[in-house]
Amino acid sequence: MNALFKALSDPTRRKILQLLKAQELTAGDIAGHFSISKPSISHHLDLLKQAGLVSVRRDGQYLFYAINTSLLEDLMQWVLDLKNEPS
Amino acid sequence: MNALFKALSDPTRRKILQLLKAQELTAGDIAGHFSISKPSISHHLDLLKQAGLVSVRRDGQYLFYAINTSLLEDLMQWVLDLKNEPS
DNA sequence: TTAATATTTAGATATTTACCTAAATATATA
DNA sequence: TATATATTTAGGTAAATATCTAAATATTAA
Repeated sequence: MNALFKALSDPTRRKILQLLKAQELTAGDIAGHFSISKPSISHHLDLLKQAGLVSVRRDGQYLFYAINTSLLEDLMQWVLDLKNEPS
Repeated sequence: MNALFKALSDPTRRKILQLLKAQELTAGDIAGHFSISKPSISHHLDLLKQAGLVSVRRDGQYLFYAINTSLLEDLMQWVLDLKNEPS
């Protein structure tokens, strides 16, 4: 749970997730949406991956990143519990 | 939204919110649940307050902290939106 | 009004985080 | 195989964060 919250605590990483909401993207595509270096984006992607929020698959030279929403269920549950509304 | 995620990114602050879920507590009561100094807890409480996640009221020498769950609605909405399930 | 209690603010330090450039790795193509 | 493209890894720096102790503030009670 800590890795999840840490991953979501950075605005760049949250924006990456928003981008991946629509479709999977290559690391380069993702980097193209930001004004920071590719290695920095790569680092953010790694943190998202470690947190379980994204998955990766290689297709040739490209690495495609996709959002993994299953952990968001846990987050929803955490929030509901805090609101004293366990589902 | 950033202050909210930043506030939730620390395990101590998340635990404070869990404590406040049941009832409001004084700063000292809260500090009693942790092995870190009172000034550190005070700092965490300040961040939670700035994020809008807790409110404070003074009663004599005591400062009572209470959870404010209204922002958790925004968080829920953010998660639902990321899951492509806008309510 | 002096002393005690509750808590925060200030200032310093150690750790973590975000970022950069340069180098390395993996794959594709000429 | 040699070169180009896509991406990560490594190494370093600057800024942000978490923590501490000491001092300040607010309130209560003797």
